[in-house]
Amino acid sequence: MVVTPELLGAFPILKPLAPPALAQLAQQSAIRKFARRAIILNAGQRENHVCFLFEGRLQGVDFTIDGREVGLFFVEPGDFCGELCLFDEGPQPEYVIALTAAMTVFVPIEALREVMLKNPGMINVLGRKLAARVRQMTFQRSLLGLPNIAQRVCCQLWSLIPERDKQQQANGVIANPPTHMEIAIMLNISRETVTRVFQALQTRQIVKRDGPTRLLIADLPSLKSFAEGREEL
Amino acid sequence: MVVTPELLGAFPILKPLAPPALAQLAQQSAIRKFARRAIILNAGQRENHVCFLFEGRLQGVDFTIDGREVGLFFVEPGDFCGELCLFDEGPQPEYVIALTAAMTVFVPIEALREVMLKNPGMINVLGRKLAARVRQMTFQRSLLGLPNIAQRVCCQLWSLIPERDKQQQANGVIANPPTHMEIAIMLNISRETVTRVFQALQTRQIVKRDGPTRLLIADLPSLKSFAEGREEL
DNA sequence: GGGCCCGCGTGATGGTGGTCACACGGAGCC
DNA sequence: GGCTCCGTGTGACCACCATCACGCGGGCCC
Repeated sequence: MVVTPELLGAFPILKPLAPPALAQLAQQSAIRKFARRAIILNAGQRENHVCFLFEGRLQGVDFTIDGREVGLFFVEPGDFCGELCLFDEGPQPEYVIALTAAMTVFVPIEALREVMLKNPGMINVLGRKLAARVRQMTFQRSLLGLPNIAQRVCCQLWSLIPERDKQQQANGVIANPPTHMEIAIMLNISRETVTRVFQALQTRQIVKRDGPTRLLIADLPSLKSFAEGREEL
Repeated sequence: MVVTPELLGAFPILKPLAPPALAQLAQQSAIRKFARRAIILNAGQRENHVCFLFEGRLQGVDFTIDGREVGLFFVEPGDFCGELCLFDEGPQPEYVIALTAAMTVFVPIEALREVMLKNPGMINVLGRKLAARVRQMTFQRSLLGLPNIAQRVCCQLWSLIPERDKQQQANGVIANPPTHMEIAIMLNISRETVTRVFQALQTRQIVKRDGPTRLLIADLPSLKSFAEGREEL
């Protein structure tokens, strides 16, 4: 399918580019659709595309030596992944899989590199992205240090709430919340334990399911209090 | 104390710079010495220096909400840390502390940024450094997913062995090995458990202390086999 | 030398969460 | 409708490791 410059321009990182640059990129890019559970980027091998997510939800995952799944991060529409190979010649460090059916645009790295060299602003943006990733990973790592597992889950939940909701006193909404399993592998705990924590939070009326695609945080202050360890479940 | 251009030139990342650029940097830099356990970079605040390590050994650490220490990475002489603030305006994400008495050179970020803009090669090197860090963090995260703790320790040990030693059939050496505590916080386990694993490895003649500053890996294949989970302790 | 701190070694104990096993309901599909 | 798959819910059990407590020895400083 044909990728239009307008499509690429919809991504915040590419928006500042001049129309000709966009057109050049668009010409070399391709739309790719993935089914749920499909592997989008492979770990260990040199990937030569950056994947821009248009629709759906992705997760970066890795595997331990003994085959256990490890969750690393989520990718939301408008964001991209696989950008590490823009910076060096190393292999893709982690897998990226589709949590839902997904529509993506694959842009070859050589093309992106070229555009990058001509647009210092883009180097800047990419640098920021990498820096943000390091921060996010550092935060996630610190979560794993928490001995109290319920607290870990609450922290993770808290980090999934949109910023604008956190200002409010009462309600927050997490759209398309991760499954218990997806949370479990991010936090190094078992799926059952996540379920039990959610049960506890629901009986306390702190969270509530609102259909299959929305998780309602009915009591933000309480959740925060559990996340910060001031209370225990 | 005065920082000479030669001193800065000793760092691989700065080596390619032209002498005038080096001189300019040197002029604005300062040597700082730290005692063991001293805090070199503070988390949460905007640091405006990049720290180049000349002598000694540093560790990046973070803390969980409940005050537990979390180990992130080590810094060896010739390397640097605190470079994240070159890419964005965010705060330093983690603490960096001195594991041993350390000699460092502090270079102001504005000066480095200026040099960076004039030397595309340096952006490249910094990008690689960040990418390497993401890879390292991903690896470290995957370690934490291992349910078998002895395996975790063996993997970490393995990753501390210099590459050139790994080629050999028999011996490896880890110079200035981390203390049990330092390993423990990197792997999310207790200091006692690390000690017990080391005991097991020593009675099996797989590792051996060689004075306080050297750890001898007497049986590399066995260590690898434990690291990969083919055998259990 | 004496004292102190730090890193290491080691046993006992108890809590906790992983694991296993199974059940249930909804979605999608033929 | 009947089937399967998937996400979730739940109980029982037990291994494992964190925790606590204490001891030991080496290095360092006064």
